Amino acid sequence: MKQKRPKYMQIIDAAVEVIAENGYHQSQVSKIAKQAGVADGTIYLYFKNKEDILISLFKEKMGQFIERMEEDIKEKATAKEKLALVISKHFSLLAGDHNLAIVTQLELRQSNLELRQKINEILKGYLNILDGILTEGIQSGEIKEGLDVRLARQMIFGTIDETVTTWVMNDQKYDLVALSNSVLELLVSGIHNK
Amino acid sequence: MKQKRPKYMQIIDAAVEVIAENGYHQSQVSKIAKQAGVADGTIYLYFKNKEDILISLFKEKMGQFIERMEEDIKEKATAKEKLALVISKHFSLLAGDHNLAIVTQLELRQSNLELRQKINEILKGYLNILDGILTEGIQSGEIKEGLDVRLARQMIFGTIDETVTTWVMNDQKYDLVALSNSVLELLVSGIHNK
Amino acid sequence: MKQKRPKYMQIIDAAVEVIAENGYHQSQVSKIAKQAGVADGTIYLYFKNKEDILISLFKEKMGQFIERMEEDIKEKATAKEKLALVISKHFSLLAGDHNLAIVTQLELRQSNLELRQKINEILKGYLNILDGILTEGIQSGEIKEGLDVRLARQMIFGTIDETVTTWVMNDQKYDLVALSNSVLELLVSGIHNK
Amino acid sequence: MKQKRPKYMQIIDAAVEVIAENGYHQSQVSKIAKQAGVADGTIYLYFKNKEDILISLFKEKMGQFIERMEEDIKEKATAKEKLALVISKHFSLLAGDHNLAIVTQLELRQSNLELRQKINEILKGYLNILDGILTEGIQSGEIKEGLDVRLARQMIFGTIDETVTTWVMNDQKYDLVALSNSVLELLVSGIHNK
DNA sequence: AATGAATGAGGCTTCATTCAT
DNA sequence: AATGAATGAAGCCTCATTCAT
Repeated sequence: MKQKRPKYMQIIDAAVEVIAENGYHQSQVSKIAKQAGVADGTIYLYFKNKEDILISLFKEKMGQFIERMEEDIKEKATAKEKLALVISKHFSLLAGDHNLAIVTQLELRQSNLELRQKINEILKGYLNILDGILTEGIQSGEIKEGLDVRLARQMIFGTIDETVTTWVMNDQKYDLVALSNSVLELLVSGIHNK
Repeated sequence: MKQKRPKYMQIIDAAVEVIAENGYHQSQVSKIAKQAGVADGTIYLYFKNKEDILISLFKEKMGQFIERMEEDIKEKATAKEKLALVISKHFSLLAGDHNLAIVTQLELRQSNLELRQKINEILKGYLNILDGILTEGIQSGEIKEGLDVRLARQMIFGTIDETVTTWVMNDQKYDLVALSNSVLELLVSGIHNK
Repeated sequence: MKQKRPKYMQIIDAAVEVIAENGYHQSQVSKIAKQAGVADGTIYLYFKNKEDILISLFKEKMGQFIERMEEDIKEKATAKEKLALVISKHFSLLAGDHNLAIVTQLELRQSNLELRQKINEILKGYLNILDGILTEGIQSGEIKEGLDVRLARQMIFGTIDETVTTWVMNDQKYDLVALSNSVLELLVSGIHNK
Repeated sequence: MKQKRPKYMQIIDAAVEVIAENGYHQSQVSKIAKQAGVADGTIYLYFKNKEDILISLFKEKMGQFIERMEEDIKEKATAKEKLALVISKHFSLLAGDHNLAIVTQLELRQSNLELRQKINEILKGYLNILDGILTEGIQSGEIKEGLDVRLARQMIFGTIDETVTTWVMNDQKYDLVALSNSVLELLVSGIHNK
């Protein structure tokens, strides 16, 4: 189906490029259309409105990532291994696509609340994965029993997200993926000695 | 001095209220002026432009909070106690002012990059406090020696921020301050058993 | 080409009419758009901004006039005949379009310096024509040898311009074209007896 | 009376300076007040409104000039001598006060029609002087009998004005007063040879 | 006479979306 | 399916003037 509608991805890719280059508020539909090599009106044959481009962008890029993640972690045995995979995959995805990193960490956050809630909806899959890892870990005794899963999930996601955002704001000038293990250890063992 | 410029705080307070109620993009200067009980033009006797209202808002509300925090943690002995204070103060501040919580966690993030960078500048004071706590803790042996301070700071801030944001997005319907200890324990000891 | 962009001239003609009727400072873009029968935004498909309408207006109306003048005077033999043509054509143009006369003599002069300098740029073609007539006239012996061409050009232009402005300010109630010969004689022979 | 109201001239002089330096549209009342060393409100104790400052400015600076001119030309015998005096005095006035030259030739013309008509009212004294010179000259036989006095006056004034304006627009970089004689000869004898 | 804080009306321009071709 | 010309709503900011002190 996507092969039959090549312009769909063409427009999404154009949007990523245009937004990364010009910023959220300077990324008019006409600019995206031009970058995609189609007429302004053509956009509306593939997307309901401008917001729909942005949601679809996030769904295509992150949604697929999350789906694959669900599969990949099944192959890991312990919660720590699974968490390690999540972190390194997350970092790798964004370190491998600088434009996407700028768009997801900086630009898309300038959108209105409504759009951000739809983005959160997509992210729920990610958060569910984290919840699953934590719940399983508790059952297996690998993770503290009394742990507030929601809170722990917020710590994990908040830490990953903040780490990536700081990296993007520092112009991505250090190796993000190389931080995976340190982040993992922090989340697993905390900052305390012993 | 602020007593001699009552309109300054009057306008800032009006801005918090209007933005919390109407959302960032629906908070026109005229609406803020009306809420503050002044003429539109009066706004510009106290602020350079609309953006300046927002920066000043953040500076007044968070800047003062950060300054006071710097004093308060001096009275605490261990890194853990200091961190406990930061977390509970942070949660208390926003739990105590629902409108301010909405504005800082949701609405102000829709601003453009330029404004957000200025906000980050103000937040630097906060991050420096965290860095100070961590560095001292390492020296005293309370915190792991090899710890990447920047990464740990990102974990702490990211966790706190994500916790508050989730709370706001859930309509602040549970007790945020009550979570302080759990969050502290997570950060200090991580999620692992033992 | 102009037939394929009918709205361009449509908007310029509307601008002349609106400015003549309402005055420079009361000629909002929305008023011009309404008069032209287009939407406000359509203006900006054809003009960079409001100032661009005014410059284009002058360029279209006077620029074409100047170009045609360059051709027309070639057919005249003497400097006096050429000057006669310039004066009568100039008077005829403005006497034939009362609105244009108001706009060029009164309203457009209220514009800022920047715009007026751009208008002067267009007028340079006119001044060059006058310089050419004078220089040729000197070479042929028809005009005084020691003449300061720049000064003479300023006299000619200043006289024509002042004559038209006075006529417009007097509500165009006498026959401007009929004055052509008198003006010519004044410029050619001065006010002195013999 | 003016000695008893020193602030009146103080404000007018401030206006000339501010307008010459900042341009007509950037010369706010508050800027003029600041330059004059008075409060904004004080302006309105001496002038009805902003327009009144500008008219008074012109009246004080040019009005006095015209009155003195009326006296001075009485001492000259011929029309040509009188005209010579008018030209050289006019040029001298503006060459001697660069700021005033900028204000009268460039900036004040950006004002609205209403103000410009009031300025013209003041200039009527000037034009009457020219008319008087011409009429007397005709009676004495010095000037052509059939001359259209109004037209001749427009030529004289238009030429003088255009000469000064061009000089100001060229940054006053040549000697304006030195042109007096050439301008006089042009007006008296025209451009024709013999 | 002097101050200066406060007022509030007013307009250019952008850009997501439509629809006739 | 594709085009792109046309639409029109919406808001920040300036600055001449006032008036309580």
